[in-house]
Amino acid sequence: MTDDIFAVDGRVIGSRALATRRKLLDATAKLLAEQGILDLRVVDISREIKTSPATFYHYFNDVNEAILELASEATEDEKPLVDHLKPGWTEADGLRRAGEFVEAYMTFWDTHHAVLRVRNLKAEEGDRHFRKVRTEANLLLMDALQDMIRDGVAAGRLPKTLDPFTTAAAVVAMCERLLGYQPEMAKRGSNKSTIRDTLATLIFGIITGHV
Amino acid sequence: MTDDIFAVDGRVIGSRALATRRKLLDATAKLLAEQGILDLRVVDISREIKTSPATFYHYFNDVNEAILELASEATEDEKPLVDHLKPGWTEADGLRRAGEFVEAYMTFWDTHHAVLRVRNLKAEEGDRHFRKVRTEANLLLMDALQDMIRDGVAAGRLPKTLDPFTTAAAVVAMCERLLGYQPEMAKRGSNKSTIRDTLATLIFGIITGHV
DNA sequence: GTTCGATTCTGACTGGCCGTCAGATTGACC
DNA sequence: GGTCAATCTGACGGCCAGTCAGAATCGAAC
Repeated sequence: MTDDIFAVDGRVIGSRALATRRKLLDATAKLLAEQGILDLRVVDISREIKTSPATFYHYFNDVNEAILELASEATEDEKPLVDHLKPGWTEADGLRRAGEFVEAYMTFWDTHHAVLRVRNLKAEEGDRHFRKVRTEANLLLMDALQDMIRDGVAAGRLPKTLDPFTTAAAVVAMCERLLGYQPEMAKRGSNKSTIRDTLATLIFGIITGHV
Repeated sequence: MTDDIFAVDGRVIGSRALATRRKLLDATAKLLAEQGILDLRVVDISREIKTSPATFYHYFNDVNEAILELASEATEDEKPLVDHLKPGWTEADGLRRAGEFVEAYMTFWDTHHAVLRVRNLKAEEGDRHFRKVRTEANLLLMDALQDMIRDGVAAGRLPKTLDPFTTAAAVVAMCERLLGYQPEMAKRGSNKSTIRDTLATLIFGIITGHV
């Protein structure tokens, strides 16, 4: 296995080029967050780091390729979240643990939401590469959640009609999408800590069957 | 209140123009579903109905405006869904009712998912108009859900730490996003009816507090 | 410190889409 | 079949995507 990074012509690149590539990725992330995917132009990304569009195309075939890379990086940041999802949540400590998970998830989301939005859009529009990245990221959490849910079903705390895999997906779905509503919910009195506590209560209930 | 429809120059349009506008909207929806927002070109929309781009710009200032209109139309189709969300779900019939709601929601989603995806993206990227349309659509369901949840909290079936508004939002979030995962979940054995049943069980539990 | 090959970067170009406008076409009504 | 308002479009300037040949830079070797 190699960690080498390649230019579009297939060559391994050196440290100067690596720095340029990194700056391009950072600029892409920055402009994506500021302007959104629909107004993201390669010219702007290049200008942002005072280079020419040709340089961008030296490292990426198109903007999607750069965003795909950013999405992979986001997946790395998502990995530590599974530490919060080990079986054994009890009625006594489960709610606190759920809260810790949600807190961590919210931080992750805040850091990467602009990229994750595009990842999800492209995945849902059928792009193979973005689907792969998203599925891999989601399975990280879903596998852990599934185990916990299976425990709950086996112990009779959860109804047998709950499919563990689908339920795990529903939990991830709820986290992802609810955070997307945040800005609008704020206008109606639902602040960050309300969202955190409610999400935690729901996840605790869904996973353990306790209320 | 007027239902008149205007061209971009502000004039009310007649029946011929109305038909052209309708064809443009339909072509926009079709291409959006086929190619996704990022590859959607006004030239293609015009070609689709064998007219020129100038005609498109006669009715819409840009593609967003057409999609915004499609999103409003989707909201109309969402209204009947609230009929499924009247308080009074019992332990005996609640699961069936939840299933009927989910079934109806899935049909709605199937019809409009391409437009809803873009609506959500633009809303999350901060576009004022798309936010408005999305908030209005979501509040339809959320107001109804909120009432049911409040009942559950008041009756002591649901924990007091559950904020009714946020919980309602979480339910909508779960529905929306989970359906977006459908194609990928299918590969892992979670078919449409599994998704429906699991979602119904979850919603029934969250709303009524019954298991 | 000079040379030279490899690496990295970019100016300049083609082609395509956006959005506009002046004017052509259409059709409803007389 | 003439008139006029409503509707449609050809053609254009401007901007961005993506390419390529070659310029600039680096660093290893002497």
